[in-house]
Amino acid sequence: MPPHPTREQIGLPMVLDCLSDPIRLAIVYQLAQQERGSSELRCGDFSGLGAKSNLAYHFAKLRECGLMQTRVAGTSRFMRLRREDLEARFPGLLDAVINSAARDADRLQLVSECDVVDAD
Amino acid sequence: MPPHPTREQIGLPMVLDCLSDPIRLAIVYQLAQQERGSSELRCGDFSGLGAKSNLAYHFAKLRECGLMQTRVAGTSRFMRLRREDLEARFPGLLDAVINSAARDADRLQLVSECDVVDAD
DNA sequence: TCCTATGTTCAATGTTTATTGAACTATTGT
DNA sequence: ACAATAGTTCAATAAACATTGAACATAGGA
Repeated sequence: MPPHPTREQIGLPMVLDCLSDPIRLAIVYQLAQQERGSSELRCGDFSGLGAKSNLAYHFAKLRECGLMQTRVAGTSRFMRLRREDLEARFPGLLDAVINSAARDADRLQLVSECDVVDAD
Repeated sequence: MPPHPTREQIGLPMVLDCLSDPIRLAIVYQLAQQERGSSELRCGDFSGLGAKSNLAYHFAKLRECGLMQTRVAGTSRFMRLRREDLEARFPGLLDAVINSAARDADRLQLVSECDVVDAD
């Protein structure tokens, strides 16, 4: 498991590059939807976005750039957005991206909150 | 000269990808600094950022993704940010990126407003 | 008309990136 | 101990990307 960067190590170009990939943007978007609930999702919750190994690749990038944090629990990994760190480093950026993504939810292939929740 | 996209054609992943490159981010940043003045800069004003042909490559990407508009005047090209279009599509995004870049101006190799203005 | 200045386009190069399937690790439950 | 589950890592591949220098196009001034 690659190490998470500290708050100060989070860099703007890396974050923007991470968010520019449609799959990673969808992951971040789903994590943002989840913030009103447990704030966490498991890797398996994103299986609609592609093959497992490809998702693991994107998860690693999202961790390495500081966008999300991973917590290991048994055989599962629980992930959440590093909202506080991102807000401290780049105020308003994450919300602007997520709101913009929500506006284009149909154009991007973003899953709505309901679709995520009914996986149970 | 590649065509500019219409406002509705501007896509979030493309915009974020454009902004994730340090050279393009520096170009956008300098254009933003200029918005209190003429709002425009010529290609040559960015010669500190690299070779001409490489800059032309980045200019094209910035045009094609809808971040900036080019106006031809004689042998020069004048460029400005498409702030209104971007604000309409992705409210708050451009400002959040520019403010974040300003915070990290030393970490990124961004030129300050004074350095740009004294080119006259 | 010729020279210069301003940019773009092209071809070539090396790097990074996204994607896939197979192999692997580790944890849980029986 | 065995099998199933959840993810990661690896090797390979194809596509996209950034960078460079040379060639090209075009407008303006002597």
